[in-house]
Amino acid sequence: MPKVETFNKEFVLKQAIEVFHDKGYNATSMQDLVDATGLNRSSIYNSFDSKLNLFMECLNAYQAKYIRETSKVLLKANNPIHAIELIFDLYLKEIIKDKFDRGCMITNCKSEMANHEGLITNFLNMNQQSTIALLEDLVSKGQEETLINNKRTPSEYALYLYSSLQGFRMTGILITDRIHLKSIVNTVLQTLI
Amino acid sequence: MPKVETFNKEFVLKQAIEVFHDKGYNATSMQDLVDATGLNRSSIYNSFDSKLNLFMECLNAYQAKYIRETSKVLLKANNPIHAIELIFDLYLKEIIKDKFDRGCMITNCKSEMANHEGLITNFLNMNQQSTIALLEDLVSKGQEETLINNKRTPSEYALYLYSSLQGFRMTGILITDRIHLKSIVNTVLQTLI
DNA sequence: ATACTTTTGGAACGTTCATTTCAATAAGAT
DNA sequence: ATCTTATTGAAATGAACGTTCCAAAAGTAT
Repeated sequence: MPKVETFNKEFVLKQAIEVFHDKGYNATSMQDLVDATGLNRSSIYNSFDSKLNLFMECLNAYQAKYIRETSKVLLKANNPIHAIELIFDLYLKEIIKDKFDRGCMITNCKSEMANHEGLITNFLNMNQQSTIALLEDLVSKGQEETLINNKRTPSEYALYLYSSLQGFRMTGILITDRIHLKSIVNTVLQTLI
Repeated sequence: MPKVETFNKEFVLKQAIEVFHDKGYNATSMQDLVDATGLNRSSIYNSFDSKLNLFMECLNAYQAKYIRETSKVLLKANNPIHAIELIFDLYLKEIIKDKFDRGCMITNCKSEMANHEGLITNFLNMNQQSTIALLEDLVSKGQEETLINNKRTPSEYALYLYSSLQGFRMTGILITDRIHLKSIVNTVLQTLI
């Protein structure tokens, strides 16, 4: 059998995500990726075909990381409304943790490429759909337990929360102190109670 | 006296805004701007010094347009809460009108450049500050007239509305039908009432 | 007309872009 | 040891990038 892939794909993607997250797609050069991953130019093309395809793999890995962290967080929740709060808190922590104020890589990608790359648009639509579905499920359960009011349908509240999450991520680019961010979360949640 | 500037600066900026709004800063090439404005390369550099400076002028013109439209809209408002609704409606109309689903040029710029270009960061901070100030003023008046509840301070509600506006603009990139968008607006406003 | 100054057109600057090529090296399998 | 396939290094590809340069054209004043 031939020589086997030697580099750690997980690590390479992690490094590539760092630079894509920081600079976005267009401002990131192949040289940046060579430097960040430690891989040779040829190896990148061997393993990922193109810059766009590498970016897609980064997006998927980035999304997968959040899905994992969200699942973890949901297990800790006492009830549906608490679960929603913990999801916002997860993003709040990310905002505070991020020394470079890069915002959400997926939101940034949406703003940069949603209307120019079909593959990206598909990814973003799927991501949107699954996020809203998760939120709708939580709202639905919250209403059943009378923790969330019935002023709007689960579908309406889910869309509202999805929109609020994106706004939260955008706001967190320039406003990064816990007090203000937590105030936004509390006001969003106040709507449901 | 010498030959005077012949081209219509307002028109040139309008054309440049179209392409910057569509593609963002990095994906827009000087050639794109030459094509869009009809100006010669040299003339662009004569009049605007650099791509970044032209972009800054576009941002300012784009912002000025919204300030004008917002002022116009505020005159039509019956009361502060109605004013806030009309501001959201203004963006709602923009979303529906935009055939290319480009989102907000300023929000997109924030996502693309906030942490990389000092001049841009300054602009974005000023824009944020004035937007929040306007909203805070409206909330304050709304609470005085008992149209808006007192669960939170004007400052907190202003930040919440600012964050919601950004989320609304982001959501409007992939969701562009009036029903869903209006539902988001109504849910945001429900918080204040 | 002549002088003065800006705007043009268009080529050219040197750099960087994403991608390809290819020979050399490396390592698991037979 | 030999075969097979992957990784590597480094150079080369041609196109596109933002920016500069300069001679020619154009418009306002005297």
